[in-house]
Amino acid sequence: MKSDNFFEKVYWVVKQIPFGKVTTYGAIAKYLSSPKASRMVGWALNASFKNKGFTIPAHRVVNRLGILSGKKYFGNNNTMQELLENEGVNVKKDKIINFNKHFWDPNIELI
DNA sequence: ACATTGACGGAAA
DNA sequence: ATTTCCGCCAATG
Repeated sequence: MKSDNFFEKVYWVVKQIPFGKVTTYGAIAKYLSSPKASRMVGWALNASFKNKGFTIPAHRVVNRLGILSGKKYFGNNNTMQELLENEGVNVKKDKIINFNKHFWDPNIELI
């Protein structure tokens, strides 16, 4: 079953991120019991992007510094930032302001 | 089938 | 404190 795939789990978690909140690749990886597979998380998102029909809020996932590391994958170089600011998340120079305030940790919020 | 790469992150030097 | 290295797992060359 595909729902057991690493990717599927990633997609599921990302979909749980509430409006106006953000999380990190590492946090998701950790939640999936593979704390060191953070690279795979972003990679999974990239794969999901090709596959339209899978609309997941990938813009709510940033690296641990709150930097929009994957903004280039959103077509235009400022699409990701606009999406975030549209949700009340302030971004300055590709970095989220008050990152801690917007941070949503699946390890805590999800059981 | 083997090597390299990637939206990362933590440990080691 | 800063820089470098390694692991994670799947895909691509």
